Amino acid sequence: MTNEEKFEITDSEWEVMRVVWTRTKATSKEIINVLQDKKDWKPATTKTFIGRLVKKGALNTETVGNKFIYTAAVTEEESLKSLKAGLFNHICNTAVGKTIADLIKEATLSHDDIAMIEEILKSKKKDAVDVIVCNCVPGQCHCKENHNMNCH
Amino acid sequence: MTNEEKFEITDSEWEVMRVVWTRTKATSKEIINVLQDKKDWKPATTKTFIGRLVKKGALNTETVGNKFIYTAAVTEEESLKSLKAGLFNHICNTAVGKTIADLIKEATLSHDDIAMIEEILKSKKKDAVDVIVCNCVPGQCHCKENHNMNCH
DNA sequence: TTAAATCGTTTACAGTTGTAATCAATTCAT
DNA sequence: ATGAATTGATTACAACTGTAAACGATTTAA
Repeated sequence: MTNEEKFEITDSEWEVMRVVWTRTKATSKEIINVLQDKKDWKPATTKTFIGRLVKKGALNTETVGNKFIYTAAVTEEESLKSLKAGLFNHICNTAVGKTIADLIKEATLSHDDIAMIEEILKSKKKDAVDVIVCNCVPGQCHCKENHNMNCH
Repeated sequence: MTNEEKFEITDSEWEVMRVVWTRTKATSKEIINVLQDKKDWKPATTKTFIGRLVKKGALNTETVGNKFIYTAAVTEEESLKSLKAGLFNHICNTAVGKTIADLIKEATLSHDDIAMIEEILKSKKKDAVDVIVCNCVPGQCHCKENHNMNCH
């Protein structure tokens, strides 16, 4: 039924998911080993996060003997979407462009990256708008401040 | 001095900060009014967040009579930095370009936005690198998978 | 001047998150 | 076959978050 249960993945849980996404299939021992190195977590700590991810449906389990093989029930792309939303939920629609620009300014990019982004930008011109409509409530951004209906 | 006390601002606290950033100065009543509309918060709820922000040093207070006028002790730009980091902390360095591209794909942008981003991109070419070095631990991205030292 | 309203502070409380020890069942090694 | 190791499950617990009522001081209105 593909029921769209929405669950959030916490920062720590992301660490676990990244291991599973990378390997496609992983045992708890593999996950524990990676994160023992990276995060200095005791095995029990990693086990807790694995357990929580299984409970919330982010990881599937295949039983093999007495142990499990874990696979991801959500894709990385899908999960990234929430992360990205987290960023833009806090700013005015009209500030999205500038925020992306800032992101680029602060990023280390390869020539290929830049070429790719330029490509995307070019294709974006087709559906670009003239004025972006502010989505904020009055009092939380300057757009709705007084009689001036234009943003910034 | 200027001791760089680092504190995190939660989602709910952001709602309060946005009001203060917008008005520069705000009374609790103003903040409460805005958020009563937007978030359906009881005045007591907003008061809690104001109190926590003052305690953690994100808001300054000026006493005027028996009440306070609140001003921001951190800029929006500064706070945005944490938000942005939150996004990129979860992905491989080598995937930053693609993630920015995805952000652009999904965003609604104006012609001006696109022009601005193009400008930034152009200036980025100067310090663009040929290959981005992966910063992940082995097991959390494909870069470090086997003998192949190149990413993706 | 006294009752009502307002404002900041204190207290409350459940749910989430980070961190981990312990336990019970099973499997592996001797 | 029996002791050791491993694995998933249960329990623990403090800090952080979201949500809010209650309280005490003070100011304003009647």
